[in-house]
Amino acid sequence: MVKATLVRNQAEEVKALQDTIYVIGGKWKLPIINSICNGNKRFREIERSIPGITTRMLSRELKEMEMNKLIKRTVYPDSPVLVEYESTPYCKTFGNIILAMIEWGKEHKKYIQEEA
Amino acid sequence: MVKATLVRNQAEEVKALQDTIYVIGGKWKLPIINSICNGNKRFREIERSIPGITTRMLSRELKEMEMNKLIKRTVYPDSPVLVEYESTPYCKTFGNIILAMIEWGKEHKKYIQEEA
DNA sequence: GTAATCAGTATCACAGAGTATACCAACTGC
DNA sequence: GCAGTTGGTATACTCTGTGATACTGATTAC
Repeated sequence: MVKATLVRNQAEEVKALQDTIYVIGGKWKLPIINSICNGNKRFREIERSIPGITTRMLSRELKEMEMNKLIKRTVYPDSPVLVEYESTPYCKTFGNIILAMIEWGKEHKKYIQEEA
Repeated sequence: MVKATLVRNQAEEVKALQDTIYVIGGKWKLPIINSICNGNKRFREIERSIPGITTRMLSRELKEMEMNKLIKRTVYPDSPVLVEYESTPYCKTFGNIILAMIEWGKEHKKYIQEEA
């Protein structure tokens, strides 16, 4: 009975976890968030700030992240059409997890290297 | 100059992040951690507890996670050879991140559905 | 007129993640 | 003897993520 209360919603929690991993997973999402939070707003600007990324990947990831409301895309339809990307306040709710993951990643590297 | 101190180690932090994502990424690692933390120890036991996983995937992921020291594999070479998997204390250092990701995942689902 | 920049899209190709299915040797139970 | 379990491995396949390259139409710069 104790166990029953401890393991409640297990399946649901795994799903939530997989959702989260899905949203920020892949090779480029975090670098993109990072770039935008660093002040880059324009497509080519972001592209240049992330070594190795292709326009195709950047385009796809930006779309997905916009759908997930991690970033906002604004078009200024003046003479030369201008597009700006920015991180949403919602994106920042992920900030603590990102920091925790950074710390864990650093420790993990040490840990694996030491004990190897 | 202020900026210089704010954006220090950016590349390194992105790498640490990607390391972390790599370690727990993919479709099955979190469900496996979850299953083991829930008390499942034997291979077939874990397999049965995760709907949809194949023996091949479980085998592969367990090996990788053992290499990354997230789990420990113990063989008891008695008459019928017995193998037990358990989460390491190190695995538990990831616990808070997992909890945070679960919460974020749940909130994210709500958020996306509401505003859609 | 030519080159360059902007914000992308289109097409093709490839490796790796994941799936499906069958199989193995050792042992237990009946 | 035969079926079933255990802890996996082997083989073959699909399918998604990622990469490489080229291209577009509008604009500006020289």
